[in-house]
Formats: sequence, structure tokens, C-alpha cells
Amino acid sequence: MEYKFREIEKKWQQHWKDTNAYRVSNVSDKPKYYVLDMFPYPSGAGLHVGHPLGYIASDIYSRYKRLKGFNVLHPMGFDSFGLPAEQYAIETGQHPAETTKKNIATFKKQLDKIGFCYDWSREVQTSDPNYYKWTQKIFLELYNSYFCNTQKKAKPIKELIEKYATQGSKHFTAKQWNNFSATEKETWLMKRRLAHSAYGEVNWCEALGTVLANDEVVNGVSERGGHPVVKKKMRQWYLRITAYADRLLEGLEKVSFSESMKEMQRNWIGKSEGAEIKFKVGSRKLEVGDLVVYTTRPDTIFGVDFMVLAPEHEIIESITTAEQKKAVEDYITYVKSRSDRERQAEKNISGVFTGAYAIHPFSNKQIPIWISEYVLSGYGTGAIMAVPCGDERDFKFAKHFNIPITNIIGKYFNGNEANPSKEVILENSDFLNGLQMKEAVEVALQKIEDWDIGKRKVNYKMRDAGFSRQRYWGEPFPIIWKDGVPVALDENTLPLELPHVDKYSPGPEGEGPLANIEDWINTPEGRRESSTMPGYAGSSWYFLRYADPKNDKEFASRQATDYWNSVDLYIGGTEHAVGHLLYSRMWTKVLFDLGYIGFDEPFKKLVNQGMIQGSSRYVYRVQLGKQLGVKTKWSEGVFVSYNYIRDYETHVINNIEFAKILSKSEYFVEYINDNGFDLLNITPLHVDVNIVDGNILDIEAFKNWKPEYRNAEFITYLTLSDMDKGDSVGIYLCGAEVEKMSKSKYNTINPDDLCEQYGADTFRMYEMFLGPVEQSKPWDTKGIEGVHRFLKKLWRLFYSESTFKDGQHIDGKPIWTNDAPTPEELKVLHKTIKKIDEDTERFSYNTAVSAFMVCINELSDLKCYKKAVLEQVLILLTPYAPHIAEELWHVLGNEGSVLDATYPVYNAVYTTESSKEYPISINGKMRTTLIFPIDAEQKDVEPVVLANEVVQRWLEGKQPKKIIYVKNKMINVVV
RNA sequence: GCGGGUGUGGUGAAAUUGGUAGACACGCCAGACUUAGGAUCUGGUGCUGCGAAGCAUGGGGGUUCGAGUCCCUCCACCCGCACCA
Repeated sequence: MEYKFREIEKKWQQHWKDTNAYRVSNVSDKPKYYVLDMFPYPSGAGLHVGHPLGYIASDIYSRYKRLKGFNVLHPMGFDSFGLPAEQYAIETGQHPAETTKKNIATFKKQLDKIGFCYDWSREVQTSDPNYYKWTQKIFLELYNSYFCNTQKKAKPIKELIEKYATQGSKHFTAKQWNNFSATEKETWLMKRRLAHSAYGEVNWCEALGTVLANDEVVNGVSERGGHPVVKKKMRQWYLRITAYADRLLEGLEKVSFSESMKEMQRNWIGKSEGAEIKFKVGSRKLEVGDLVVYTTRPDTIFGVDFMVLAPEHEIIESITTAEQKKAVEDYITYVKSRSDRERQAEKNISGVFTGAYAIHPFSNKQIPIWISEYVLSGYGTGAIMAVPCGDERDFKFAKHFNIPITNIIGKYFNGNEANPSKEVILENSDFLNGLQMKEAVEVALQKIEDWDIGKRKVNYKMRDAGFSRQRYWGEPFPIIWKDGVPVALDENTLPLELPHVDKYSPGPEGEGPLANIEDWINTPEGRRESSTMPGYAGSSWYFLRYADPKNDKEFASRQATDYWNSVDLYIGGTEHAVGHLLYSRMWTKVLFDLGYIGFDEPFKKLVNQGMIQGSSRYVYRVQLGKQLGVKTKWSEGVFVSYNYIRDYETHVINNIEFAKILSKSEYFVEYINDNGFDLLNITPLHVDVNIVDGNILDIEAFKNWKPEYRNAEFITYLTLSDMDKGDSVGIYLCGAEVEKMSKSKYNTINPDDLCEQYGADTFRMYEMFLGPVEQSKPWDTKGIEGVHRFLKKLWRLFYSESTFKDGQHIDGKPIWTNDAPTPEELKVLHKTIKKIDEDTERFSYNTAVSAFMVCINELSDLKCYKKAVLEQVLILLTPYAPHIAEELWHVLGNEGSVLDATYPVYNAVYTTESSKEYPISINGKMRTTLIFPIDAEQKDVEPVVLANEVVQRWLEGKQPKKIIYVKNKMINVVV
């Protein structure tokens, strides 16, 4: 028998499916373990080899845990709402539901080929009404809840209404509340609801006809499509994630995420402690009012030399003096023309003086008030007090506009740059003199509060999350607007299904396509909300649904979520660091607060898989410069092998240089005859990596690749020895570069092809063999051969090789035996058990694969065909290469599936050695080795080491200063 | 600028606690078997050197009997955040 991986894999995949081998029950006496992958968006492009990296890692761990006696939940589903399907619908007229269905089918087929152990009976699709019914229901929970600031948790808004009606609030009495109109009441409630509606500046993208989240806008353009984005005021739904800022920060302490991931979330939340300080504003028109600034450095209050307001700050109009009016207006006009991104990225200092002055609350000094684009209206109070001697940005501003700088840190300030250190002593600061800045903060805060000129204030960079999309392909809001007041749909009427539409163009006034469907949008009760929910709505809670996916009474029963609890291992990319992970953490906390689930962190451990980069291949088209005006074959361009041009850094080479290239080829004479002197352009072009073997282009395949290359000509690489052999064709060498894997770069590799060519087991192990899971690395198909050879070598421990004799194919025979293993074989086995167990546990799959290779290499050398050893190895291998393991498990005559075998137990007895080969170093440099018994003492070792010939030579007759003997490690002779 | 990460052969990478640097593979070189092989097997392969030996984990310095690993410093690249007060 040969290793017929195609048959074997097909057979077992079918068998596992038929026997429901991956079905997992919510009832079990085994301990539970929940392994989850970030579910994919089913794009039309299908999977490339980068996607399964994390899936394979989680699959290995799931299977490993199962073998170790756990009841393992390892589900998969699809994040199937989203913009691309809708854009595709706009382009092709196909309904998103249709294309999504098709794409999911493709994804599932691709995933199944790789042999994952998903319990597909638990599959979720966010665009399935049976799923989004519960997304809508949870939205209503958010809508009907508020964040209680005393208890720091979400509570039903009913309780708040009750409180307002009986006790009132600091803004109104109970009596007033009871007399409020519905609209007035709702206005107050909206200030507290966890899902609330408000007018806000949003990232409006005209081209997509939609509003984008901050993290969906990249460099001022939409992440998808790269369209321009501008600010626009619109009524939006928001999630009050800011209420949970502190708990989201605290929660990071108890989860096992990487430090960098936690840091990213902390930065995103951006908590800062400081103070809001009031400054009286004076102008010729006398006092206008208070200007409130936010600062994290109240200790520097005496170093304030000017104020800076955001250009949007409402006070500007009333304080600007007549002389400055024109300048200020011009500046505001300028700022309006700039996107937020541009404003923040601007390195040049700009700003304008308002003509007004603030009064320093302690010193009564007059402080000029400026406006500048570097202060943003959305953060703090939109106004800052500028302290040039301690803040880099303020310093540059002061220098630029010649504003005098007050030095409050004496010798620590050199006049040339700001010194933001807190390790300095304050001077020139009245009651803060002589204090270190650290202590001064507290003293200043106290004084500010005593004098009632400000208060302590915690600020967050994070804003409430925009929750509306003016799009079609998302969850409809279960909301009807009645006289400007939102009314929640009765839960029993859910799901509110997406109506069918024929076209997907935006509705009026920037509304989504749903606004165009008259008989849907208008109801007897009022007008429906026309926006849909964003992509992260469905993904914020999907991990809960897997616990109880068919439940039509609740999103998941408490019993099911109590059993499966939070995800033990979550694997996915870093790109969701702040979006998805923060939102799902928030939703989990809300559902916990409201008593729906018993835990408040969704993911206990997070592993971020690295990206698999593409390894692109280039061909180089060389064309004559246009100015020659003579049409020859050279103006069409000819493809020049990379070896000739790799030394040219520029993409323009002159004709003498090119002649050098051509002199190496037969084209030389023809070219010189045809042409005069001119410049030549070299254009590197991506070529499909699938028609390049290593770096060698398949020229015929290239000609057939695209019509324009049908008659392409090539200058190939011919060595002199090739020519001697009469070869006149030569090879075309491509250039290579590591880039992101994407269709447009023609560097994608489809896992289907690899599974077809080498098998899923080879593919799985090779992806793991590439390097640590967390690390990004370029794909290189060449290396897969090594893993494939390994599996074939494993196979040959069970079957003799097939032979080909006298035109007859003679199949290999089973060669495994029931003989008792030798100590040496047992040593190999147990060494491997230990290594694989440890490596799998710590996700070091690349070293585990090498350990398998070492094991099989050694067993082959020992000619070990013994069942007692081999079947243990097969169990170890099952998580990595389940198909071949199952096949050979049965070849050995075992009953039942290897999936449920008992994981081997390491026994140190077999691996303990009686002696060790010690490295002998002289002054720390290894010079030779000597074998000593494992229990040898220093006194036993010394004479032998000193007597050694190599050691003697290095000693050159001198006495060693010291001999260091570390048991079981090494011996070092110090000379 | 701030925060995080990475830097080791021609390539992907090992080295879990400071203890034989380069395991395991790819590629390459040589050979065996074969009608053939892009199958399989054997040997070699960090660099310099005939050799003895020397040099090697981004550069420089330090701690140590001993440093890829610890400390200081500089550099390069990647990711995240960013005039965030």
C-alpha cells in the first residue's frame, strides 16, 4: 500500500460526518473546554492559506483537549452581514442573501477539506433571522437599560423611571417628571439608555452612502473602497460603551491576553486623570463667562502662558474682539475644509489669537486665548491651558507665535525645548514652590477644589460607539419612531426581518436603502428606523449562541451558558484588537449585569495568530522610451529575466546598460542594428505565483495567462554551460517580494490546491511548521515537501515500499508487529510524548512538528515497526494529522476511533539516562566532550577532565584556576 | 513622539530556567538505486582558513567561570495610538 492521502482523507471525513464524530453535547460528566475561532466574513474570494492558520491551531488544541478527556466545544459560523455583499449586490444586482449563501457554501467546503472538527450542528450565521432575532433582542436590552453610577452596573431603565417618578433627580422633581410630555421624558431617558439615539458628528462617506466607525476610517478615507469621508451631523444610535470604560480596564487584569493587546485596549480607552479648571474670560466687553479647560497637569497651573481652544468651541464667537474677527473667521473656514485626520497629522503650527484674555484664578494674570486645529472639540472640554516650558507642543506653539514663556522649573528648563518630566522642582509657582511635580498635582487639585475654581475629572479618549449604518445588509432596528420618540417593538414580534429589495441605493437625506421601501418603512404606529446595525452587532455575542444555537425561547439558556461559560481559548487576528474585542467584552458585561449570564468576560485566553504574507513574483517589462518614435518590437516591451536587471535600482536604464544585458543574449545584434540610443523603462509587473516554480517562470503558462501576453517575448537566462549543451531556450527568473496576500497581487495560494496535491494532513502540519502561531511569516509552498515526506516516512513504518518489477506493480505489505519494544524504542517514544504534550499545551506547534519528525526519523533508523510504540505515536499525531492517524490506527487493528483514544502518559523511567556526554569548555568555549555517570561528583570529574588530551593542550602546562561542574549541564575549566 | 513587538545560516526557523548556537525542514552539493523520476536512500552544507584555529545570534559597551538569553546604549524594520491636553 502506498500513502493514498486523497482516498484516506475522503474516507474518514465521510465517516466522521456519518457518525457525528464532532457532535458535542451540553450534558457530560467530563470537564468542559471551549475553543473558539474568530468567525470569518464569507467573502467571495474564498479562503487563502492565510485564513486557516488560526483555525488549524485551534483545531489542534480542540482535538488535543478531547484526547485529554475534556468535553470540547469547537464551533464555527459566519459573520455574514456586511458591506462587501451589499456592494457586490449594487454592482451585479444579485441579492446579498444569495451571494452570502453561495459564499458560505464555498467556505464550508474549503474548511471541511482541511478536516476541522467543528460541530456544524451549532453553526451560526449572523444574517439568519433566527440568529439576528436575538441580536435585536439584546439591542432592546441595551435600549431598556441604564448604567447605574453608584453600583457601576447596568440596570433596567424601568427602575430609573420609577425613581424619577417618585424621587425626581437633580435636574427635576418627581412632580415635574410626572408632568413631562412623552418627548420630554424620552429626552431625559435618552441621556441614560445604554443604546441611545443622538445627533452626532459622524464620518459620512458619500460614495458608500453610509456612516463609518472611527476604526473603519483609514487616512481620511473609508477602509473599504478608499472613498473620501467628511463630518456630518446625523441622528445616530450609539452604545454607551464609555460607561463601561473603567470595568473594561479592570477586566483586563483577569484575562490572559498578550501585553500588547491589553496595551492597545488601554490606549483606546485612554483613561486620564486630571482636572477641569475654570478661567474667567475678560475682553473689552467685560466678562463673558467661564472658560473650562481640561488638564492632566494641574501642578503646572502657574506656567500657563496662553489658552488654546478648538476652532469649534462655542465661546469663540462671543469673546473674539473686533480686530481679530476677520482673522478668526478665516482660520475657522480653513479648519472646516480639513478632515480630522489632516488636522491631527499636520506638522506645521497654525492658529490665531482671539483678542480675548482669560484671568488666571490664582495670579490674576491676563492669559491670551488662541484657537488652533491641534485642539480637538471632542476630547476633554475642547480647551487647554498651554504650559510651554513643560509641554513640547505648547512650546512649539509659543515659539512660533512669539508668546513669552514663563519658566516654573528653573534650571530644568533650558529655553530650547520643553521638559515634560515630573521629576523636577517647581519654582515661580506661589504655593507650589519647592514641591516636586508629583506631589504638586495633589496640592494643586486640593487648592482648586477649595477655591471652587474647578474639580477633579477623569477623562476617556474612547467615545460612545456609533451603532447605525445607513445600509441594507444588516440587522434592522426593532424601533418605530412615533412623533420623534423611539418606541421599541414588542419582543414577541421579533425577528423584524429585512424586507426584500430590488435596488440598494441610499434613501433620501442620507438614509439607508430601507427608507425607500414605502410599505415597510411606514407602519400604522409610525415610521420604522431606516438604519441597520453595524457588523459588530452580531459578532458581539455569537460565542454565547454556540452554547445553545437552536433555542427559540432565549438567545441561550442560562443552563447552557453556565455549562460552557466563557471561551477558554479564543484565536484570531490582531486587527480586531479594539473593535470586536471591546464591544463583545462590553455586551458580555451588560448581559452579566442584567443576570442573563454568569460571567462578565467573554474570552479567558486570547491567542493572536500572525498574518501569512504572500510571496509575490515579478516579471520585468522593458520598453523603449516613447520619445524615440520608431516603432519596433521593443516599443511593445520585452520581458527580461531578473538576473539581468537586479543590479539596476532605478526603473530607467540607459541604452548602454541595456546593451550589456543584451550582450548576454541573442537579441543583442538585432537590437543594435534596429535602434539608436534612447532610454528604456523597466516596469515590474506582478505575475501569478501559481505559474512560477520557485523563481522560474512557466513561460507557456504566462503566455496563456492573459491575452496581452499571448505574443510576449523574453530575454531568458542562459548560462554558458547551457549554451554548450545546445540549450537555446534558457529560463526566465522572476523577482520576488514579500507583501500582503491579496488577489490583486496575484500571490494568493488556495488551500484546496494544496489539499489536493499533498493532502489535508500535510497542509495542516506544514502551516504549523512554518513558525510560531503568533508570528507573521511569508508563505513558501516549496517547503511543504518536507512535511509530506515526513508523513510518507511514517507510512513506511507500517507498510513496506511498493515495488515495480517486470512491469508489475507490487503493493507494499503491512510490516508492523506485536513484538515487545526495546528500551531504546521506548526512550524515543516517551521523549516524544513529553515533548509533544508540552509543546501542544503551550501552542508551540512548529516545534511539535519537528519533534514528530525527529521521532519518525529515529524510529525508522531503529527499524521499529512495533504496534506498542506506533499506536502511541498515532494518538499523539491525531490533533495534527487526524486522517492518517485514524487510517493507521485501524491498520493496527484497533477498534473505535483514534479521536477518542486515551492520550499517552509520559513515564520518566524510560528516558532517564545513567550517563551524560558533557561539553567541556575552556574559559566558556566548548572544546571537547566527555561522558560521565549522571551521579558523578565534582571530585570524580576533575581528574578525568584534567587528564584529557584536549584540556591538557589548552592548559599549556598551567594550573586551572577553577573547575565549574554543573550536574547534567556542562563542565567549564577556567584558566 | 508614545506604547508594543521583532532582528540568529542562502530560506522558514530551534535553543522552555544564563550552560554544546543553528534542532527540524526547505534549498544547494556529492553519491547510491532505477527504464525514468519532480520517487526513495546515504553523506555534506553558518562564515573564513589547506590545516591548527579564528569569527559568528542587528551595532557598541557591561555583568558572569559562561550571554542569543540579563543590564546599559545605539540602529533598522513591523504593528498599534497620536498634536489626547
